[in-house]
Amino acid sequence: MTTEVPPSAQPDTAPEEDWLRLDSQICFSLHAASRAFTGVYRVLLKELGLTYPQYLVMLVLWEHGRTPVKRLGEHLRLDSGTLSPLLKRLEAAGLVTRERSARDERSVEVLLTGQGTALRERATLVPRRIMAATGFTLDEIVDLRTRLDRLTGALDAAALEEAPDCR
Amino acid sequence: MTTEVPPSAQPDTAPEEDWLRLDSQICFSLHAASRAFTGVYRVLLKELGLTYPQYLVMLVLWEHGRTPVKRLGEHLRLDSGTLSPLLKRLEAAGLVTRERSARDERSVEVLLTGQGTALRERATLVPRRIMAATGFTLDEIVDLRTRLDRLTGALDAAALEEAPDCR
DNA sequence: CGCAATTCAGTTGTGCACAACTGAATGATG
DNA sequence: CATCATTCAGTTGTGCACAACTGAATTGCG
Repeated sequence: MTTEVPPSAQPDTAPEEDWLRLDSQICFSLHAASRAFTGVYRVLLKELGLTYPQYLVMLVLWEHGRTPVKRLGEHLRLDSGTLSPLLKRLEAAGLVTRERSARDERSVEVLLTGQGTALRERATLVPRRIMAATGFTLDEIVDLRTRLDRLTGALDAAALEEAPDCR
Repeated sequence: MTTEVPPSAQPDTAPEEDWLRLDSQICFSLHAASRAFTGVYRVLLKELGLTYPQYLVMLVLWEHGRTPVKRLGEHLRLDSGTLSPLLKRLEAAGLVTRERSARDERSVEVLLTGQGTALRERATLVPRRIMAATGFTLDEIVDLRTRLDRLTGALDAAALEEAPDCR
């Protein structure tokens, strides 16, 4: 890779500099990994006519069926500002429809069309290809997922504490 | 390729379903972790007047000084379509200036202003806060970084192979 | 030398992320 | 019951990611 690992810790030498450099390693890596991942998905999903975030929405719908926009946002950590236009595009593509809930007219429920349901068949090929592209074993992926989830949990908790008072 | 990674968990229940679900776990986790990370950065960087990608550019400039746009893109895995407007905003903020290279007039070199250099002082506080927010030890972070870099490398390699012929 | 291919930064267009806001529906409280 | 706060989806505006393209500068090759 282009980025070099900084040679172990040197607690004595210029701590400020080391911090800034180490920091860059972490955020570079996460940023790059995330984009590399979506890049591979992009190629595979192109033939399904889906973007990566659209694919995430479809995964939720394939697993849970009719789902309110609110719950989609909870699953995917996205708000209506992101989901509303995305769902509009999925609707324009004929994959989903939207219905106002009868019980609560504030809520809009998203459900699959026949075409959207049918797309699932072709989508089952994607995960295997992704897995192959990573070169990771199943165990390694599960382990990485666990670490990432722990990271996300810690970051979310820290963000909440930071919100009211930033020291 | 065509690696046979057995889902193994429940051989009785529809393997297709398992693949789709496992897949969702992975991409959800990576997507969520990346966004949670940038979310924490966003809060800290707000007081510096920087976005997360702008901060990444500044890190490169603080470490290497005057840098051509081309090289910035190599460090950050970004192309001119992303960097050009971003740099324009950094220039408007008075943090950097751009100069056509004398030797090669195609190239534009980005360099820090006094204000941009001065910002580094305040930026040194960020990494420590991020580290604290993750709740991870230094070793855990280095380990995670290593895995992510390996993942990125494998994904990039797979993307290159996929490009000419998608099977 | 002269022309074609390459290498640059920049522009355009599409889509996502997110903050801030709007407006309607619902629920809570006095 | 009347008002006020909350909960929804949606809109607007800013910024990033990236594909596809433009146009100028450079390089390579005959």
